[in-house]
Amino acid sequence: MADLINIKFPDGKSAKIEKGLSGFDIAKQISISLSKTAIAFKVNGKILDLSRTVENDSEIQILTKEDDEALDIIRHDCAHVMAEAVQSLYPGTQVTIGPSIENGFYYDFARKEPFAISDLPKIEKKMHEIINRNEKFTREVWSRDEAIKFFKSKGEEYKVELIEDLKEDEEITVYKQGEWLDLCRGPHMMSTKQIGKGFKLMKVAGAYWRGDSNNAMLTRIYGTAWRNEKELESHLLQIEEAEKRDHRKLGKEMNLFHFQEEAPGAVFWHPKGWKLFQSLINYMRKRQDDAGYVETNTPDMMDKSLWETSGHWDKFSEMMFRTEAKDEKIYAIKPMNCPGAVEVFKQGLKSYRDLPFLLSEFGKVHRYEPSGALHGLMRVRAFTQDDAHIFCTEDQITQESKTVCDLILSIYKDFGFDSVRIKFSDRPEKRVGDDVVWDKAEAALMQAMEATGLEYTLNPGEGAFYGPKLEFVLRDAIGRDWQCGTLQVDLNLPGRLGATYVAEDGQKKVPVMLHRALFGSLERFTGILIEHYAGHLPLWLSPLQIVVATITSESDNYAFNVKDQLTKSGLVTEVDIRNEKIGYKIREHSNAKVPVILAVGKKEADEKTVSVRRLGNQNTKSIKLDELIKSLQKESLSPIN
RNA sequence: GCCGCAGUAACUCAGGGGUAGAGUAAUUCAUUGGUAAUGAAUAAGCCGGCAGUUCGAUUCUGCCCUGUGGCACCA
Repeated sequence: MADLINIKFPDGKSAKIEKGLSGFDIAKQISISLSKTAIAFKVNGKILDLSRTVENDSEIQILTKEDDEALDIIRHDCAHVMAEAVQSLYPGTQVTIGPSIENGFYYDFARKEPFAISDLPKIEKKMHEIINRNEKFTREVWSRDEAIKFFKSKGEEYKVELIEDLKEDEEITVYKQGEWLDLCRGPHMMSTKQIGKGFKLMKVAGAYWRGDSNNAMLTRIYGTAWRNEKELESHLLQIEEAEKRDHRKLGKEMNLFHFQEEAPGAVFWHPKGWKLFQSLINYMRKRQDDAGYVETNTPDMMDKSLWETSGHWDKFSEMMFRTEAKDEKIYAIKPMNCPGAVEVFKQGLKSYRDLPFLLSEFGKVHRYEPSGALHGLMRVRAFTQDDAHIFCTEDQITQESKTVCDLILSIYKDFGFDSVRIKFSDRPEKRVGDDVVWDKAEAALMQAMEATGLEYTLNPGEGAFYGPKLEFVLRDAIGRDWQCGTLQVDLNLPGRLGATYVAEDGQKKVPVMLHRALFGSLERFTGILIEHYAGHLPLWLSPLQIVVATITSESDNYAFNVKDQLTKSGLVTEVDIRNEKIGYKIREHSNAKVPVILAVGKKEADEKTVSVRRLGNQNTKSIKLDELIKSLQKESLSPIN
């Protein structure tokens, strides 16, 4: 009689089973249908292959494709199958690593000739073949020497390096699928067949070995993989949806901005785009004024020596633009506003009674970002920050930080960003200042976080070199995350630049500086808003709010009359009296994302009405002009009114 | 910065060793129409830049610039 062990299922039920049964056996005991859909199982929280056996009392959960954790396994299996496909099609290619990632997987290969997009269909076809062969994934435990010898013989230098770097006591496992095998921790499904057809290879890209730019560049193939073809389809559709929102595309269609060769990474704002930009600044200015900030403006160019004192030259001079004039001084174009802010603070003797001192600046900064990083409005070399520096005492850090958190969340809400995550980044390895001071700063900031009651995640070692920081990540309408705001506790700069205040005891003390930006980069935030709203800006942000389009030229006078009244009421309005059909005008202004289109013809002129058509809405409504003005005026109020 | 891809009319893109083509936009004419494209005609280009190969380069090769997908970076 075999030994029995106790197993417990997630639903609380338990059972006695034979010791040494595999996950698959257990699934089969529960039901045949479960054994058919099972792809892995969890033993005491650890995910294992179904072929693994259970030897002790355990908590067991059978995973099927429906479980999110299973999706990772499907993707990882896909990566293996792709690697086999690639090696069979392109002999001599080395495999390195191939994990599952969000929405899919990738595998990095080392090959003299990088892969091209045109190679992907061929690889995909091969993958289908391998999947249809229904190869069993089998797990084997190898000795370190055996593994090294094997991969060396195959010429897999990268794998050898991986094995050599494994800890002494770590079990070395390989997974086989037919003839092909890979060094892998697992787990995997029972067979390649279970992957099904819900995958697609997406793109090729370069990637550094082990993510280090000093290492060799490998070629990476990305794929996406899902439970079935239907899920794959819907994912592809979602990508298409995101592409439609691309701010670079919409920016052109809406005539907001452009870029050109002569100014890489710098925006040419068109009148409509600039109006939107200004609306954001006006909004932020009001919010900050209300919150007790005073606005300043500091020079765009300052002598290099100031940047040496601040420490920026040392760390970032490579990324700073510089210029010189006749006097042979070297001027740096500011990459940050903080030194300027400190200089303003330093004017006049400050007392502890002046603290906290809230100094804001819409400063335009320039940074020589690496060429490969540039991306539309999202990553540019010249951008405007809604910057502010709060000079305060150490005791005020918590309160001031909390106030900033409250302000930022209230501001994001006004744009429909209700879901905001916060990342707390503490001391990095390379830093300035005593640990005692760091303890204090981190504790104060942490206390502020706790006081807000907001959710946050720890981001260890990611703080600025001068202090810990918070990063505010908002989620847009289609679920993408964008890091925007930041709050940094700076225990370094004020001292370096000689800022002081007179404390209660009459002694001069160095203030703490909180460095914060809420939108972050106005350029970037504009881009995010365009994508978030898919170009359908709310009325208060829309640079052009209304177009009055005539049905026939008979109504031109009435159209101008309507426009005048709308303009007088503070609504930004244009008239379209072109010799075109109304359908044509509607189409054009809809494409340009004009929020309100008013069609006027003989009927409207006679009745003193307009026919209203809202963007994204097929319905039209005929209403009295007065009435419309009242409702649009109300709607176009910015949240600060 | 690194790897790949791309740059052709104002825009979106096709083409390809013998100096260019479509749709949209623009202009002109006709048309005055009821909610996502009225019709016709006209004009429009140093085929990103510089070199090389060639009788001849927009096409092939190299370098550079810019964009783009990733990687790395992001005070």
